[in-house]
Amino acid sequence: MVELCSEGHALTSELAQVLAMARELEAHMDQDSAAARELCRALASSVDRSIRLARSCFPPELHATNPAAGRDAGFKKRKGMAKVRTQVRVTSVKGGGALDDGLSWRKYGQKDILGAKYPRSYFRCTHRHTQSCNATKQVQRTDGDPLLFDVVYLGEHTCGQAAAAKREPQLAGAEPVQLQLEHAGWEQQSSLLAVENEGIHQGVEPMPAGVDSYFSFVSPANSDCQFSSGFSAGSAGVEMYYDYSSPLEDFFLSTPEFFQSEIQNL
DNA sequence: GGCATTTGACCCAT
DNA sequence: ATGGGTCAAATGCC
Repeated sequence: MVELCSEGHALTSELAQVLAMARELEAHMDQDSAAARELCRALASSVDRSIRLARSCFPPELHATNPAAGRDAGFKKRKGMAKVRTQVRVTSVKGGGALDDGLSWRKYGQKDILGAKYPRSYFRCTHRHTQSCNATKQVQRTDGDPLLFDVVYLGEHTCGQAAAAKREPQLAGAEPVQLQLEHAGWEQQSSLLAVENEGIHQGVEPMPAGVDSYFSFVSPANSDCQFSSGFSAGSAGVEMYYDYSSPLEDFFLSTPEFFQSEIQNL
């Protein structure tokens, strides 16, 4: 019997869901095109999650058949490269302005990315030199929706503003005014994305019907927590993926009963 | 003048 | 050789 990591359970669930939706889609063929379209969308979303889960389940070396996989997963090693990588997908409800996450960043580069419609911008902490803060972030518009941004935080804030940001009820990268969770009529300001003063805050809440039934959590970008998983609020909205090196056990064990059964049933 | 942004060049991993 | 990440000079803004 092969032991699956929790992402493995989620992955098998995703694939089972894909199968179920495919069968349902087949049944809808030539009957209800609107329902079929909706199922196609759900299928695409589920496949996308499955791919991400598969990547998080297997160590980078197992991706060797795909040279790009290591880079995609943020494991590309470079001299001085930060270890902690946090990816956040955010919606700019202000319509494309610079994403303000409460921390001060200085842009140091912009690059056209192969196959991407929009260039990627590179930011580093303003206090890089004065306080030796090595935190960086990369911001890129998603191809599909110009109001959606993929933000990748690399490294930890060691400057003074990190502590200040920690005291604020917001996640680095998820400034409440500008960010919004949105999915099928469910809109919620990102109060869900709260960070407690100390340690990890797990934003584990049941989601409304129709929203992906994953657990959600938030971790401060500069915390020492080490786990790996993700949460998705649909194809639009906020997705967060944390790539860390240690097991999920602590997180899983402290997950409320509702979600434990939910996850185990996956 | 000081600081931030832009952008071409360079470095490094693959 | 190529693509992605960073550097640093030039430029702009306050």
